[in-house]
Amino acid sequence: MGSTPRRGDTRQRIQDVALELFAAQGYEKTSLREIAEHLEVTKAALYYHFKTKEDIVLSLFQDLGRPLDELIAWGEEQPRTLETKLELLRRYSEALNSAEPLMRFMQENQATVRELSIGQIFKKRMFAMSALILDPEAPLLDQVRSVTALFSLHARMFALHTIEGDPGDKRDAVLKVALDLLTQAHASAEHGDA
Amino acid sequence: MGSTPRRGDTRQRIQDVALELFAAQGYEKTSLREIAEHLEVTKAALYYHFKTKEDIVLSLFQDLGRPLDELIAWGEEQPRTLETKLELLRRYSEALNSAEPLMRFMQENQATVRELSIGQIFKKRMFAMSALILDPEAPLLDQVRSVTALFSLHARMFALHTIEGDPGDKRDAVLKVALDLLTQAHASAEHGDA
Amino acid sequence: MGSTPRRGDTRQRIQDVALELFAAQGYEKTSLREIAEHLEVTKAALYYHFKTKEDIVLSLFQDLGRPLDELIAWGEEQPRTLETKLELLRRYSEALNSAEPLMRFMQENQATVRELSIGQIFKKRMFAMSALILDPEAPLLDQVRSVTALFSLHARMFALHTIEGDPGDKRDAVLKVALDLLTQAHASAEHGDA
Amino acid sequence: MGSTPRRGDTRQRIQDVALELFAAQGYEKTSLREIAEHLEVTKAALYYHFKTKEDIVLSLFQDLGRPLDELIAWGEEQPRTLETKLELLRRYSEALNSAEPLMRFMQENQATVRELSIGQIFKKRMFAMSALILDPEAPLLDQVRSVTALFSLHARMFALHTIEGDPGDKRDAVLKVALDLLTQAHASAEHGDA
DNA sequence: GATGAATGAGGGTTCATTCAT
DNA sequence: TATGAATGAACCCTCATTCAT
Repeated sequence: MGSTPRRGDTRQRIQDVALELFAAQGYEKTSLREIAEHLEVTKAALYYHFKTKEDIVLSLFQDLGRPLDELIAWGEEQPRTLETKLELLRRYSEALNSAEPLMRFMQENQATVRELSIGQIFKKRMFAMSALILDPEAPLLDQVRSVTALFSLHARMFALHTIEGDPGDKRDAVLKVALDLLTQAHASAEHGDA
Repeated sequence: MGSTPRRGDTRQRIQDVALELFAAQGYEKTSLREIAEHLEVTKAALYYHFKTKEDIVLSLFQDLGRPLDELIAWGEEQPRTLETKLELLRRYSEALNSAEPLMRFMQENQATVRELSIGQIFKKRMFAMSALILDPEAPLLDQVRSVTALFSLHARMFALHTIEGDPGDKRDAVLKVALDLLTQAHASAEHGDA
Repeated sequence: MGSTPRRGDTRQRIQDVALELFAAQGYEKTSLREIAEHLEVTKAALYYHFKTKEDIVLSLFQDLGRPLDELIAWGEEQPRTLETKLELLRRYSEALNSAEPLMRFMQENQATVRELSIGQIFKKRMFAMSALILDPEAPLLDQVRSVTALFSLHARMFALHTIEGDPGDKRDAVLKVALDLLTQAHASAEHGDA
Repeated sequence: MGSTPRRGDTRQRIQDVALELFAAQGYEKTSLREIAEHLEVTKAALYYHFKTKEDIVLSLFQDLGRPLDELIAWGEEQPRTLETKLELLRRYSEALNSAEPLMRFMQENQATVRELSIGQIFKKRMFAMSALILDPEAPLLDQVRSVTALFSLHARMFALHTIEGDPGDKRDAVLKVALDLLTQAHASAEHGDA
């Protein structure tokens, strides 16, 4: 107990350290050697738990990204009303809380991730999310508003250091801005004014 | 002419190919060998023109990023009015047109770039831009609106594939959304309603 | 057995080959590729056993130089009499026998070694040896005699090819010359004649 | 004049800088780029004056080593008396004064120099010097004394930092030790005592 | 469940050298 | 007298991966 070697949880520990390092230094810059050293294990040990380096990322994505998948699944069963969309944003913001390190990693390593197998999966997920928010019939401006609403939620991960304030408050503010944007998109669409 | 060896423009050609490949595959995944092969020169030739791989990125940043620096310089001499800020957004959107490949590269390789010498420079630039748009006295919500306005302009580089439509139109729409956000930020601040 | 892959002794074998090549061709001229080829392993294998090229030298120095360190340690515990000093020379000469390839390497690559981390260590060791032999209060001439005594032992590695004769005999002769020098240094110092 | 580009003496300046750097860092560690930069010329300029890097060393050796060659030539015409040999040592010590940087370079880069074309030349010169000092018929011990006398003069370049004192005084002391050694070698030889 | 030892491929970088101008 | 531009070879080193134990 304490700092003695835990057994059985090595896989989990690898994921933790890997995500931490991937997020901090990037995927390419983080070598398996480094991960192994942080864990005080051998590189070869990693290969007992994961087939490849890419496999680690994949596992992270599957484990930590589940909430988002569930959110999408939920969204697809709801009626396409404004209220649903607003709720989607609320839940998305919520989901980002726990998935933030993963999402930050995906954001900051887009170029790399794109070449990995998860690249496609991630892209599909984002398309699915967009599709739930978006009305392809709506005026372009409103579509842009919707997409902006969605992605402004991501902004909190890299663009909000500029502003002082309690992180929780900032999160709430970002969400409010996003909700407003979406509401605007809907309102103007309904009244037909571009 | 044509594919015969041009003289004198090698440095430029290196920059072009490098940016293209960096943007397409990421910085780490792009080897100097690859760049050299695209140019039909030796790796060593690259080193005649640039001290290191990182130096290539730096040069790109300095050469292609100048319009943004000039914009910031301009902004710092203007009065801090709403109109100035709106004009900043307009010009920023304009500047992004030519700097887009570079900016896309910076966005998609954040984790890598952060470790490079330009990391700091880029960060400073973004802070400077933010500072021009932001009123640190304003309510949090309005500050968030302002930052979102700024960064939503970036969104066009990665988040707008979801939407169909003419790229020029989309750009205009994004700009309009950004201008609206900034105007809202200002309006509510003035009337004191958070 | 024979030329079949031995296991467990690779580290040792690397050291052997490395010292051999370093001594024969110099440190800089000896590439890791060359060492690896002599051992019929990959360059990368070397890096499993040693962190850097420099590290190989360091290990050689630590492993093979130990007798000299022990000699110094011994010397530092003895009374500073002439007899101690003479015994030091005798033991030093003895120690040089096994450490000769290493010492030759150090001698012949001084310029290089000086830039390496062992440079300092080596220098310190030589200073320590000198300090044991030397009496800083003695007349300059006697100090020079003492230092010459010490370093003349080294001369056998590079200056004695000129003379014909059995290596063992030459070694003994060199030692006798050194002992004489030191005795002179002491004698004249005691009688006060410079 | 002053620090403006001198013309005509570039060859000389290359030699100066090269020797300085070779002596300070070693032959292999000193690149032509570095030499060129110190001179504020291009690498290619060096090739106008010298055919290869090795050629620079060769020229240094020929230009700065002449006094030693002349000394040997002088020695070969003298009778093989003790007095001649003592005078040889005196003149050798003198000659070392101006040739010291070169000699230090040769000493500290033996491993490298041995592979260069001057390696042979240098070796021959040392053999020639030895031959003038040595009596191959003498007892081994006396031969060793003679060689030690000669090489102890070199010791001042690397082994005398240990001792405090005015460099000139140390030089004189070293010479005296060498002369003593040679005289001893002769005396004992004459009296037949080994 | 993990290690020790090794590999093959490739990385960025530096070097001495060349040659047209 | 020199330079600008380039080359080919080699360098040290790191990586993800494998496999027998």
